[in-house]
Amino acid sequence: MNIGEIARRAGVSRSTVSYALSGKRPVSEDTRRKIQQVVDELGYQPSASARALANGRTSTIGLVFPPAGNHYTGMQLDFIGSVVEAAAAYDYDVLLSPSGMDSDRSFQRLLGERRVDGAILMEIRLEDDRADHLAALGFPSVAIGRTAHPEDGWYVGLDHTALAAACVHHLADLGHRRVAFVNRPEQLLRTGYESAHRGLDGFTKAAAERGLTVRTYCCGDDAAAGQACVERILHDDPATTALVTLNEAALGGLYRGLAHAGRHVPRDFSITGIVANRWAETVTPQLTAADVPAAEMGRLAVDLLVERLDNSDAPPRQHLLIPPISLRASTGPAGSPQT
Amino acid sequence: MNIGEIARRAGVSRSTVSYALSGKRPVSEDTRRKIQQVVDELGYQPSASARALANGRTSTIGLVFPPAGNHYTGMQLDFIGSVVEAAAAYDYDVLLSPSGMDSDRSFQRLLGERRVDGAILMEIRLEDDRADHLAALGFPSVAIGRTAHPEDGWYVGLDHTALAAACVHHLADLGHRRVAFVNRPEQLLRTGYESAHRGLDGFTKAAAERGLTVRTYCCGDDAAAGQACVERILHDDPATTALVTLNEAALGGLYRGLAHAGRHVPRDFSITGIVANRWAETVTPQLTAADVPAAEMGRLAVDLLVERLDNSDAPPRQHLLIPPISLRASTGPAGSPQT
DNA sequence: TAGCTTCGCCGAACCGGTTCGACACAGTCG
DNA sequence: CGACTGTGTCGAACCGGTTCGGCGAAGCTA
Repeated sequence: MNIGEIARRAGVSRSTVSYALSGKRPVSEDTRRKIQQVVDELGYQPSASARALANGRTSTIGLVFPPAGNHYTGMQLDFIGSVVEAAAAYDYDVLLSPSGMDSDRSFQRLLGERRVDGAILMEIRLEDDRADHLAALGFPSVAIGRTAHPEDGWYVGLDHTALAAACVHHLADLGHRRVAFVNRPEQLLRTGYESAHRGLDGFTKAAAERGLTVRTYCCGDDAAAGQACVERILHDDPATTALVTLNEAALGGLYRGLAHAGRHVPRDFSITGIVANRWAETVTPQLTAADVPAAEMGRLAVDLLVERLDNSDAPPRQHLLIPPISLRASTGPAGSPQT
Repeated sequence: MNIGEIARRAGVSRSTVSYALSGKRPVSEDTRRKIQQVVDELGYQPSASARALANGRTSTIGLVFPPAGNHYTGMQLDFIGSVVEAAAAYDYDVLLSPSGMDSDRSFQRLLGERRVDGAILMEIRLEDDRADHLAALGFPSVAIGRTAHPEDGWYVGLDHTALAAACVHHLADLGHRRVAFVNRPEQLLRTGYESAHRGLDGFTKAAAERGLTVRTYCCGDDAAAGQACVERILHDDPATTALVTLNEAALGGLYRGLAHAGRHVPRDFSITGIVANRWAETVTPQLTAADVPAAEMGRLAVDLLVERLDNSDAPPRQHLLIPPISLRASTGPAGSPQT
């Protein structure tokens, strides 16, 4: 069931079969039909390994995301799904590689063993050794997220700074004066996780601009941590009337914490943030939030990567998205401050 | 940077380099050191394609899951994550293939082009042409889920029948007499989706056994559908006091629907089901449910597949899991029936 | 010192494709 | 009728590894 077998049965040479199938050189109509018939009869499909070896391309892209442990969030799922789907449309397969760092064995395999033609990096950090490494190698890659010096790279990112600022302005416009920020876990912040940093940054600056009193918190990626975080917020400053979060996994816990504290959303307390809309619509009342267009971002990342693969010296391209805030039901005017 | 280059620099033949690195034949300590030194110097890693071609194994396993459109659920994410991680531990990469059917191009590529050594199938249907096809080919694969005739196959599954029955018994023990079942979308039921069928089956039988009055519903995989579904349930039979669901994506909507209808959980209404614990803990009150051990299932599937790959004529093995119901806060004794 | 084993290495073939140069044959033109 | 172009096919080399058979040198026995 290899190309030699086909050639023999069709009474031609191996190269003729190859050309007949690829169309890279003309082949007479008669032989082409004969070959096609044999191929159909035997259900022949050329071996991906052999083809990859011969023409130096695997038709596979790597999707690099950090290993579990830190739970996966819904956003990541949407990225994965849309990347796989978009890649399939270009006839690329997707190889998953769980690695947080440059030095990961999994990452080394992807590159060193040339298993993939290009890579998409998720969960970007401001200083990201994976991205730096790939850039230094000139290896075709696209980041989902922006590093600290993004100008020269290929990426599709979310403007977390602007988005967090928009959330602050939304709350300030509603009259809120004391606002908390619920970030991702501290460990992510320490390692320089992009969205956590830029989100915090945008929040802090916008809050200063509007003269708000703020407190910022890190919060584990689960409901229990969210609930605990709200307790801390209300303990630290009971007069807090709103919060901004980009921690979707904690969202349910934040709501529960507010409910336990007797704060009604949105009457007594407003909550907003940056969250995949799947989650925003799951909670009650539904979350007013900047919806992360994860599916679109995954698709764009693949588009960019394919463009880069097709044209290896194309200049870097980027997509920086700023989705609007979807007004739902979790924010309202600030009432009279409580004690 | 290929093996010939290494050989030249080390002053030996290509085969010697190969043997030095693989250890499949003894090599003198001196030459081995010399080779290792050159390898380290140049950071040489053998090409995966070439190696795959030569020894007929790709060191890659395929993870086959249905294309998006139907939103991904949290469970699927956990499967993917744990499969990737477990595979990495065995030095296997994971190739994602979005295909619902046997005839998918993506599925054909995986098999026909021999991109993977084995496959793990998610989202199994009772009559699953993918599973049948693989079985007929003798292609090493493990299903996450059970087909209608599972005896002869490799799988790791959840006993949805027993689990749904356990939920019913739990509710019946609490005195509930009128109970609804909220299934996955109708389209999945029609295509023979395993968990939807077996769950429904277990629910129906157990309810009959306990003499309960039941209604069963299909519900879209999102919060809005969940909310609408609760409205329908309470409209069809306002005396309903409990529901069982295995639709995690609708869960938030179910809660919202109940809240809008003025039913307090668990005082007026009990809710339970089969759900990944990440979701069970997100809602308020936290869901009493049979927790889907998705991460464990993914790991087990990889274990099974690797075992099958290492020993191609091993007899089929299976894992059928029946996790216990985790008592949380969403169920309680039936109160006096409402009008 | 001839004869035998053992050890370490080499050359060649192979995996299954792709691609380049060449060649046979037919058709056109001078 | 010979030279010229163009079409269709073939053989061989190559991609980068693995693996098998064999061979030379060293070590041992007789």
